[in-house]
Amino acid sequence: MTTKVTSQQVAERAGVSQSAVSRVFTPGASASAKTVNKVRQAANELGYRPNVLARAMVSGKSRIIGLVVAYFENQFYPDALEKLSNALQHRGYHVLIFLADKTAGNIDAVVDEILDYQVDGIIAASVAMSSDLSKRCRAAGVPMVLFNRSQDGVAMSSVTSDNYAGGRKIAEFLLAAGHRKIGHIAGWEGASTQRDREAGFIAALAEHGVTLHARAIGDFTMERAAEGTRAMFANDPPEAVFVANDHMALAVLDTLRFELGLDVPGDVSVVGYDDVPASSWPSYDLTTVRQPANRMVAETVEILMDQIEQGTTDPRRIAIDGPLILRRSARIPKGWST
Amino acid sequence: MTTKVTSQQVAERAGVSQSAVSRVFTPGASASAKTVNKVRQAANELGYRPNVLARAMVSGKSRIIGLVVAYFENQFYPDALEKLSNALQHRGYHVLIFLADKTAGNIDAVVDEILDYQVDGIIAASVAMSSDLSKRCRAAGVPMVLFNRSQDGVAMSSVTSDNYAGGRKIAEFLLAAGHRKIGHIAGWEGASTQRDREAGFIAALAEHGVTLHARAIGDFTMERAAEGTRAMFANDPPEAVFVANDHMALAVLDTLRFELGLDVPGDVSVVGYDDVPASSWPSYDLTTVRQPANRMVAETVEILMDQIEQGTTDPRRIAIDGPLILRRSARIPKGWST
DNA sequence: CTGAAAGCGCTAACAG
DNA sequence: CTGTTAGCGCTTTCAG
Repeated sequence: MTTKVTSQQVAERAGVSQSAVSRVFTPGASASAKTVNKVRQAANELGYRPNVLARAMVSGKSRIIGLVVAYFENQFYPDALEKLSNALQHRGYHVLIFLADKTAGNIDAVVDEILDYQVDGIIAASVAMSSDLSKRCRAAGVPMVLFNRSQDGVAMSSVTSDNYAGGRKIAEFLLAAGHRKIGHIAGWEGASTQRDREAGFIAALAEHGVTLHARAIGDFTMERAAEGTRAMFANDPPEAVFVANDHMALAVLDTLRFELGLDVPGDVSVVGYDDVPASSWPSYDLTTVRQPANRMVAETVEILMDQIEQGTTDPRRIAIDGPLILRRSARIPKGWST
Repeated sequence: MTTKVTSQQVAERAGVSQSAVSRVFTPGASASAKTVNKVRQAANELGYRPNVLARAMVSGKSRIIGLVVAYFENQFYPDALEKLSNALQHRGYHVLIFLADKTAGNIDAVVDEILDYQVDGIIAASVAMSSDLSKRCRAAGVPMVLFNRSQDGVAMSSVTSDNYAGGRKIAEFLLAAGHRKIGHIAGWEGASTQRDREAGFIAALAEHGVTLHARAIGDFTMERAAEGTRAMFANDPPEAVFVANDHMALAVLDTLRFELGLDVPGDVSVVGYDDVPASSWPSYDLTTVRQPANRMVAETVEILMDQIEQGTTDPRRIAIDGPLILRRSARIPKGWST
């Protein structure tokens, strides 16, 4: 058992002071080439690596980012986590992960736990933030950015896709295809993504004098989305359905085809939102609005780094436009390029 | 900006010593009810919470578990991560996450970074461990357990499903259904799961005098699995295929149906391994061997906790039996219950 | 450039 | 039970 090697031990072996060792391992250091060599060699021989926790204590920077995430069954999130973690790792940060329930509730406790670890920043993905919480983080001096959620009336940075514009695109697409009896399967109504997508969708329909033919709530789960589909198609079914996200849309597609025996897009057009990997699988081939995860991640990380490293404090709200991806779950209007 | 509150500040407000405050917040403490009350109140008023990092420094216990995971596009892993994180959170530990490439390579660097955070333990999911690495962790006194991988010739704990037995089950099932021309689409051949599943599969076939009719390598990716499928069915196609995991099997199913125009299970039976959520979606309805994720997680956490808290040091290798889940992607032998 | 010294916030003996 | 005293391993003035 070699146990942990300290900078003191390296110092002794290299014949220098402990602070010399520290300098060699501190980025903005000043040490003569000779010292650097001696120290590096001794460190290698001993297998020394600086203790990040000790460094964090004195420097006040832990290089840990707390990530709160819920709704992991929706592939969009594992995907985002992977990208976020990579981007952060690339900048020398690491991710301490906290899984939360989709419904607020325990978020407060979770954020407290995160704060206990002296994280340098927090990314909250797919969870709602109370203004109280945002205040607490601000008080603790820990920047926080919301990923794929935004919050009205709270001075907090957020990065989302342009959900309102996305909703509009879908409405215009469905309208152009000639659909008039249009249904919507909503997600969890507490989510800003749900509200914005639906608002844009409804607004664009209204501009063409069309109102929603039917509506059901799927709460962002496959089960509830399937139930909603059954209810919606029990009588006077719509010719087209906008499902608030792909995860639910996959279940809607399956319910329509295998349970109700309908043809998609022959009998009904289905459009989702997110463009998760499964949406492009041949069995689904789902028309959807892509959330540009890479750019969302890049923006999120940049905002966070700005706040951590430059001390920027003004909240930024970014909404990135995402393209409509034309596939075969929805009738394609004449003249639209595939 | 209220900034961080220290135990010293709480002590002053409560009119006690700083160590009294520490005791109140330390589980195995000894403090009079009066002190506890005074301290708790002062702490609440100030919004004090112990600094986990400082505690870690002196106690030597960070209550952080490093989790290395690769291959996140396979739903089995996000799922496992969620369960692992919850189980650990439940025991007062938190997860620092590191994403790695499936192919070893950078694992070494990753483990070093993890060790820098003075983690109390490491869980390595779906990655191969060099014996050198295992040695390094042992030297650092950090227990490690392999999740869904095992490693020959290395004294390291591991938790997997019983992949050999699973492979056998699939062979017997296919044989009982009357198939004789049987193909296999392998995953990445460096993975123990691949080797064990295939070994069990081949062994059971052999007992019935059957040898593999065809074999392709899918490397655990959908793309390569699709390529392998095309090649395998180009001429003299098999009547049944065992795909080394569900993630690839989904792609195989899509390729068979939508590209090659074959009927499953009419023309060919397909069986996977894992039982990821998508396997039960009506579009796939994939027959597969379930990996009992909950039990695997429970065992993993228990082994780790034993090593951390009791100092247990002997490596344990657990292989948990998983059931064959009968669905409709494979012909069901007469007399088998659904 | 380099060593000595002073902590970061907290726990753990150690006397009372 | 409670306060005092040492540090955990490291970064950072501060004199040389």
